Amino acid sequence: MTEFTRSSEPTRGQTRDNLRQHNLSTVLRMLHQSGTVSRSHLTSATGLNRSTISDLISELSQLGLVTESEGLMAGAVGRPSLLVSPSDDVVAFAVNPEIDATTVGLVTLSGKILAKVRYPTSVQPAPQEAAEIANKLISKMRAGLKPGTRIAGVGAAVPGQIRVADGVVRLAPALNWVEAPFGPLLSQLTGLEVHLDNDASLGCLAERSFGSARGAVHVVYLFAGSGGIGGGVIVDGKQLRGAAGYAGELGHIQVSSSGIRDFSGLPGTLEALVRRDDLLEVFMLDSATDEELDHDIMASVDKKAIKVLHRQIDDLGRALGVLATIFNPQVIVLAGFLDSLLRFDTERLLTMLRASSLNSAQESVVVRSAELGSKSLMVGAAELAFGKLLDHPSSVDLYKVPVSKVS
Amino acid sequence: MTEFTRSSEPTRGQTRDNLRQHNLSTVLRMLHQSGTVSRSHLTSATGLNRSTISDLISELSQLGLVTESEGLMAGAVGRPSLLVSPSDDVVAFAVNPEIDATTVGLVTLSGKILAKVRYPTSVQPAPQEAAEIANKLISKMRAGLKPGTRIAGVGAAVPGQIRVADGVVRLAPALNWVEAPFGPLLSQLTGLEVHLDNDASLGCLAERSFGSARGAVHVVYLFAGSGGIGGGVIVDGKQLRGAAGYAGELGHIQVSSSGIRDFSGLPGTLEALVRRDDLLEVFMLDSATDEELDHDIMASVDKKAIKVLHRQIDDLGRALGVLATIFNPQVIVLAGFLDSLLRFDTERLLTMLRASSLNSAQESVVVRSAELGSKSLMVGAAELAFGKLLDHPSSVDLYKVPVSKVS
DNA sequence: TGGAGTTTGTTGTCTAACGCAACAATAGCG
DNA sequence: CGCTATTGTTGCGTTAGACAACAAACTCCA
Repeated sequence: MTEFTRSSEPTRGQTRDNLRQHNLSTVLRMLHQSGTVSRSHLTSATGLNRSTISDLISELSQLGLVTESEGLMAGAVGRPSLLVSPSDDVVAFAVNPEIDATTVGLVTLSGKILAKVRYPTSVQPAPQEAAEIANKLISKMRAGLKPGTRIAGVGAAVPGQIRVADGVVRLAPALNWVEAPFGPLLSQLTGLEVHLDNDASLGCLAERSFGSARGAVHVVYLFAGSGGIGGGVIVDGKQLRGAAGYAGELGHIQVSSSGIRDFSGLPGTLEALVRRDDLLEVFMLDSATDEELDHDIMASVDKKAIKVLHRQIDDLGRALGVLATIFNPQVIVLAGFLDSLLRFDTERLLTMLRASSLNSAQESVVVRSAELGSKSLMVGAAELAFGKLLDHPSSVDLYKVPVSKVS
Repeated sequence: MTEFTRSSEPTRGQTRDNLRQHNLSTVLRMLHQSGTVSRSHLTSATGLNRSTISDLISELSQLGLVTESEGLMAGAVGRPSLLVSPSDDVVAFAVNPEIDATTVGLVTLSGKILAKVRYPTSVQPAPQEAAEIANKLISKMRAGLKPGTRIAGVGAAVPGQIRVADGVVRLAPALNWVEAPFGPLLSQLTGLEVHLDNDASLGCLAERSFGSARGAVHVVYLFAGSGGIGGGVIVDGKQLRGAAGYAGELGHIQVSSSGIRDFSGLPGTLEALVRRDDLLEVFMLDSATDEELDHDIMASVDKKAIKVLHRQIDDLGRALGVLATIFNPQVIVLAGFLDSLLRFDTERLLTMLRASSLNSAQESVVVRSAELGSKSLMVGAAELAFGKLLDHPSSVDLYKVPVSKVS
């Protein structure tokens, strides 16, 4: 009988170092997600002693990850608590190769997007090209960073199936990439650590940390764009990744016996039935931005259009029902034009959801629009890059921008 | 905007007490799952220091949870390592109310089933009746326990949707229970702590700990009996529970546009399409044990029977494809007559699975028969009862069987 | 405006828990 | 029987979090 290899560190014992790392990580994560927080709030939220929090923060401060300020809190009784903020001098790069452009962003530890550049390409870029474009954009941004700024790494959101362990893109139909070692390529060019993940998974992460699923620990996320439908799931606060990191491909679940195939060749899947192209066709558009399409959907009066919309809403509702039954999430977040479908006829979608899921699983679930929009991928990818730092604040060496030689 | 309540303890800081508990728990879990293990193996598996392991074991030993023996290890060089075993004097009761009987088992911390009694009922028992039957059986077994034996509690495997938090059975179609507080009822009668969960979830837990998915951290489990199809999922080594504990109802996922409804009224679901009754009908059986049905399936030659089998295998394969895509598990375990379907035509099932899932998600997955059979529910329910003890070995007070007054 | 009450930051001390190193115990091997 | 290898034991050192006492800084109220 095969022995199963256990992912990551399974049932290891914990040492005191781990304890310290865990607490540093907990504090840093809170700051990362909430922005500025008072020390007293940290003590009550973590359950740790005041003096311990003090110690942890002074260590994080020495590491240059947080800064303290004597903030002006509202008039509460007692000595005012010091405010702690994540440092703005710690940044990560976010990369998003797409069918018609490659985008690079610069994001701070506090979640601010300092810069975002979109580099259009006439055709789908090959992996090597995309890496070179990304590196060029990153280099430019690096040149503009002030000395002393530290770089946590690069996170890339790729529309396809990613082997997370080594950053290989197994299959990205929209980009026409197969077995492309995009992570290693980009890492070699930039000299930075590069992490890859599926774009929708990262969108999910972003919505959980900073968007409409903020603070939730059981999240199902669906994103639809021109490249099909992607998904992300948060279980117990952590990303669902599965054995090799391919889990959460929610666009490819079969919801019908229909023979229509999706971009990956599977029949009757959500992605095969709820297609952006069908909507474009019915609105007689050649191409459209998400905003334009959303406008047309919300303004639909044409019977034919409404029929298509209703069919898509029904199929989407069935899929949501399945997902609600499987995951029993607190919130389902819809992004891309799926959000337009939700807002076009919320009642219809919810009715369908209720009809295709168990009563108990559906009673607590909330269906919501994504909040972050186009920021989502940048934030999510940066989240990926920050991951290691957030997990092990004191044992990560960040690249530090040197003082420039020419002044 | 609603704030989401975070399940259990979310991002709390860890104290030294937690550290100790974690390490005690890690060691005890290893012993619980592997039976007898040498001390040297524990040190290498946990990564902790020899002296620390020594300390941990002496504490567990003082708590009466483990025993040490100078075992006879094979002729290895060096001083032979002491063997550590989970105590046989720590037990839990397992309860399983079913449509035609209520079963109670007595299980040791080491996973041995000391006793198992099935109490048949002519009709579906009401919650109160079932609790009384279970209590009666438990009382008898308690009377036979030798003084000093400690009881971790009661775990119950119920075929339905359970609100884990308070032990209420929300809906159990097979038993015709609705909103039945079975947990509290049984707890009051026995005076012991009672934990409830869905039967299939517990079967999954059992297979992971002691069966064909032993050691795996990403598991999908499907169980089919006369009451329909249930499922369980292990994600990252932990049970998938979702926001309220209803997650993992894999029998109720829609895989077809068919209008046939399942026991919960949902159309086109796995449970609606892969029905035990259809098989009984085709084999012209009124009722049958799993073994009899299995025998008939494996010996099928009748064209009509084979057609039904093929259809069911195809539907099952499609569902497995969806689940493989969603969870990217290491192993899928099939129990009940689903296992018969697997063995009847493995190739057909795997072909269907491959056709309905993404390449990358399917490449590492293994489909296996369940190993534990009828033991599975007893072991799984006991696992549930032991959970608290395994998580916090030193801070759980067990009920201790007193010295009997009459000798 | 100043004292009471309240909350928070700081500091020194205590303690629990793990690592380490030295030594003893026990096996195989020649 | 001595050599080597591995393991259990023991005492000591270190570290990180808890605790308590005190100082600091604010609100509130007279």
